[in-house]
Order: sequence, then C-alpha cells, then structure tokens
Amino acid sequence: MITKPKGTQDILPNESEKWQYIEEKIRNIARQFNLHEIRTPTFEVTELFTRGVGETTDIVHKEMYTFLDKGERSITLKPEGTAGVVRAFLENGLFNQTMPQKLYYISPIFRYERPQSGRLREHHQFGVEVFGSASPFMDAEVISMAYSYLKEVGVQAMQLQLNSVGCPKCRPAFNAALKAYFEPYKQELCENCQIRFEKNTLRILDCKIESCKNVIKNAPKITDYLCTECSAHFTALQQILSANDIPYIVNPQLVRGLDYYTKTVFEFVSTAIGAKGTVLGGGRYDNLVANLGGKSTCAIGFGSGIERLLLLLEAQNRVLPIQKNISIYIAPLEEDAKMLSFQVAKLLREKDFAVEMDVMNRSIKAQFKYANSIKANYVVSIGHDELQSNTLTIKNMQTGKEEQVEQTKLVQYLQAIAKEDA
RNA sequence: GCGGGCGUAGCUCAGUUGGUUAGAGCGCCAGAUUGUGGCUCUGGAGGUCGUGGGUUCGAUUCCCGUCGCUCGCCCCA
Repeated sequence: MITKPKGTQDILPNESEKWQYIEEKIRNIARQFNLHEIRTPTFEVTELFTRGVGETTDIVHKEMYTFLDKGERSITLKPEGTAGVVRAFLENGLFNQTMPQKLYYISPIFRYERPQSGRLREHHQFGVEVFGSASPFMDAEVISMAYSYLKEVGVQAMQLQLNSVGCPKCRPAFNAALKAYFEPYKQELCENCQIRFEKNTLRILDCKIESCKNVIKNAPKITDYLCTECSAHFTALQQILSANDIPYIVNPQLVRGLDYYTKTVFEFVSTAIGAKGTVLGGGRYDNLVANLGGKSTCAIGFGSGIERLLLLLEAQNRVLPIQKNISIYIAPLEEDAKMLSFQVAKLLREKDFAVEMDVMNRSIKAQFKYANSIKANYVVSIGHDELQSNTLTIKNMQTGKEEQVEQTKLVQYLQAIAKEDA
C-alpha cells in the first residue's frame, strides 16, 4: 500500500469541519481589521529564502524542501510565509498603493524536520503581513489581531511574550556586549552554542540546555542596549498594550528563528502544552523589503500554525461549535418512486435545502437507519400511497411525527419549518 | 542529525509461557412477519498478525535487519 509521505496529514471530513470553523474566524478577524487576502505560490525560487530568511538560520540551512526542476532552476517549497508575500508585494508594485497595505493568508508551509506532536513536515499557517507603518500603534494593532483571533477560537491560558531585538543601529553594540560576556564562558557552552557564538551570538539566548541557561541568566539584556528610537518604540508599544488590557510579559530572552526581525518580536505561548507551546509568533521586519531589493518599507506580521492551534484546543477540551444546517433525506419506498424522488431532491436543492436520497437500493428500514445516521432532520418518503394521492409523507426525525403534504405544497411546508427553526 | 516506545480487522486494543480453524468492543452490511430510524438481540463480510531473513518439526509469538508510526532533544508554528 502506498502511504502518505512522512510528516504529512490527511484532513478527513470530521476534521475539516474544524478547519472551516477556524477559517471562518480568520475571515471575520480580517473583516474587523480590514485585512485583505493574498495567495502566493506554494513554491518559490530558492534564493528568495536564502536572502530573505537568512542563510545561517536552521530553517534555511537544514530544513528546506529544495529541488531542481526540469529547467535546472532551484526551487523551494515555502518554509515560512513572509518572504513570498514580500516578493509579491514588490513584484506587483503594491508599494505604490496607499499605505498601509494589510494582508493575510492561509497557506501550507513545508519544513524537512523530524515530525512529532505539533510538528509536521507540511503544516498550515494563518499569517498577517502589514506594510508601510512605523508606528507602535501598528505593532499594537497586529498584536491585537493575534490576541482576538486566539481568544475568538477559544484558546485559554495563553501568554503574550514580548521583546525588542533592536535595529541595525543598536544591535552591533549589543552583539559586542554579548560576545564580551560569553567569551570567558565559551568552554561551558554546549557545542551548538559555541557555533552560535561565532555565527549568531544572539541565538544563544534561546538555548534550552540547562548549563547554557545558567550562563545566559546574567547575560546583558538587549533592552539595555536599544538606541533611543528602538527604546521609545518599545516603551510606546507597551503603553498601548497596557492601556488596552492586552496582558503581556517582557521576555528579554525571546529571540525568533528568522533573521529578518527588527524591534518588536512577540510570541503567544500556551502554558497548557509544554515545549511546543508557541501557537503564534511574529514581529517587525523593517529591513526585509529593502533587503529583497525594494525601497525601504517598514513591515510587521505574524504566523500561526493551525494544526498546533487545533491540538491546543483539543488539549483544552474545547469542543468547536460546528453547526449543521437542516437536512432532508428522500426515501423512495418502491422502485417506481425513484424518479419522483430524484425530482423532489432536485427541486429542494434549488430552494437551498441540503438533500440526500437513496442511491444504495436500501430497504425501507435501512433507509431510515441511514437517515438517522446522517442526522437528517426530516425524511420525505414516497411510496405507492403517495404516488396515487399526489402527496408526500414527511417525518420529523426528532419528534417522530409524520405528516401528509400535497406534493405542490412541499416547498412551502419545508420553508415554513426552516423559518420556525431559525 | 541524535535518543526512547510501538507496529494484530476500517478504528481502539486483547492474545498466543512457540502448536493446528487469530479474538473483543466500536463501525459497516443483513435479519428479528407485512411502508419507517435512534435501544436491544441474532447473523455476516473484513486480517499474507508491518516487511525480509534466522532459530525450530512448527513462529503472529523468540533473535537480527529493514520500513513505518509515535514521543522527546535540536529548531520551530
């Protein structure tokens, strides 16, 4: 038997209903915040990510699905959402439109990793990217979107962690301070961190290994090294959040895995599921647009894994309110009732009812059993009696009551019922 | 890339201290008198016991390899 590739998932009907529910919430958030959907290709030219995300990041250097196509072009399945959106922003001249440009997407994301709970090789992200505003109010708006999204779908006990990673103006000083600090402890750091020390000192702060944590504890804090501009921005953001009842904690160790971030970075972490607790992460990336060849444009965004969100909701025993519309099952009781059954089904569908009729040649009993199993609200049965008298028998499956209705008045009858139910 | 656990029906799992026709529950299909569901009862379909090799008179059971799944580390959503 052929099985699905490692780290992928089939989303079966039962599950896809939950996805639709989440997507509905996303579209509603988009409406409230005036976000517009953008859809970019599932694969891009590899260079977009090496230049955009950063060559030294794990995502780029060991987790990308990269291959040569038949024209010898290096192609990569998108390992994150931002780079593609920025590329589209540039390629389609969106920078010439009025600012801000507020975009969102729901997209598959591919990373070659060892799968485990909450981590797949293909997962899906709801992401937001907003271009053109340098205001801390923009940061606050994006965080507020994330906050209400998670709240709306019913996530509990989440914590917003906030930090600023500065900008090219202040980061060199901080980097130097970090290097100076870690230098004497170099031998005590884990193998990985020793490499980080040379290549990307900042990343050491994110190490989860105990021995490193001990050293990190007293490391200089970025917040002490921010330039006036970055510092003012960070303070302003915190004031806005506080004034609007969006709880947060500042985590000076918070470092994100992608190199393009500047100033604000944030994560929503759930305390309910330990290590894989990050449900949503993002930040400001004021230099990415310029780095990819555009004119200098501020931007901020976030990505949120849908599988992980569903997992979290599951862990919190949250049952999603999936509503079912009124459905009608048509039961032809004899062979010669089938044609009329089909016509009735067609008519009702045209009137927007959800209708199903027997196509399995089931016995009468089995038809009712089936109608019950698909949770049909009404069964319309058609047999010899009905054919003779031009009526239909409608059974309410909840009350068990039956009624005879003239064929010409069926639609009216059902519409009246539907109205009552609503 | 590194480490742990597990692979028996569509699903959840039991089982065989190695022995002939491999089990349960759920689900599916059919029946319990005549045109009616949800409960109950009866019957049925469905398994090369992940896969390759070894030990053995005999392996689904023991051993080794392999593949797959799963959980954790790294990293991330």
